[in-house]
Amino acid sequence: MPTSTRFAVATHILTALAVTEGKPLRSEDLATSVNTGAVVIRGLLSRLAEAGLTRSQLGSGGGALLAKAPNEIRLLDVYRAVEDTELFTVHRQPPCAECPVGANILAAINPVLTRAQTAMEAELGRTTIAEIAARVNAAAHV
Amino acid sequence: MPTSTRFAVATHILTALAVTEGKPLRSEDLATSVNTGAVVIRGLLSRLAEAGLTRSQLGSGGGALLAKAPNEIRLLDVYRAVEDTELFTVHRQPPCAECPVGANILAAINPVLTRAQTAMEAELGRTTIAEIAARVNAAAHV
DNA sequence: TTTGTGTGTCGATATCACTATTACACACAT
DNA sequence: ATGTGTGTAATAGTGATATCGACACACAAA
Repeated sequence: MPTSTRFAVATHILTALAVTEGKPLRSEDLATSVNTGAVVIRGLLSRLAEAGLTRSQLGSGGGALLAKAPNEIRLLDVYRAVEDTELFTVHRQPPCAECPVGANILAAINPVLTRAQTAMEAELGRTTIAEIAARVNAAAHV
Repeated sequence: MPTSTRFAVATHILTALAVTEGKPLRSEDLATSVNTGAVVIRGLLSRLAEAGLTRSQLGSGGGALLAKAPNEIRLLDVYRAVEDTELFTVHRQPPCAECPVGANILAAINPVLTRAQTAMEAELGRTTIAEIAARVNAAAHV
């Protein structure tokens, strides 16, 4: 049950904005760095802006900017901004309601799945874009 | 991204086998309870048998059986047996190797993703099929 | 005010993983 | 020997995602 590439790409975007410290980056520039189309970037920027993580400078010399300090953007915020499917998917078609197991299995496993997702999200909440940017800077500075 | 229902269905299968305590269940019976085709069940049973969680009784009156005690099967074992994609997918096409960010972003975020996945798996390791079966029994016993 | 630039969004196409279904050879129990 | 059930292959269908081209709108600069 994989996540989409949106989370990884969105983190890439925010990290790039953090590394270039306040200089607006065009969606086309970001697309080059990510190696994808500009439309993909714009779609993600739209979600990130809606979540209050980025803003856009229109007109010539414009581009995307961070709306918050890098150390105030947790990876969990990014995850929630761009990922919309549940981590665990259950039965596509509801199981047999007459069977003892089918009628109760979903209620029985849901608490466990919720706990597992919460544990994962808690871990994502411990890292910020600032830390990722620092790691990228250190690696690129060699 | 088409997320897989395999984990939920496999848990359903094992719970059903645990609830019926040693009586072989045919893949067709399990398919009815899950509300899917028998081939889907067989495919999952094949993976579960390979992981040492189930075994099959051939011939008339046969079917699937648990190969271990329900309290020795953790949900983590089920997850690993049937789910083969990574939890987090990164860039589909590798990012620009010339850009400072593109060249280092994957190495920078990988440790975080690994920690998040580990936290999720640790949570799945705390629950066994026996507990799920008990919860289903309690709900069905009303 | 005019011009240029970049965003934001729509629609169509391609791609991938997963599910569903049919079919059939093989193994075991009675 | 017969019937039953498993295991696997092949195929088709589905849903989410990614990719590409195009265009209206907003802002900045001259």
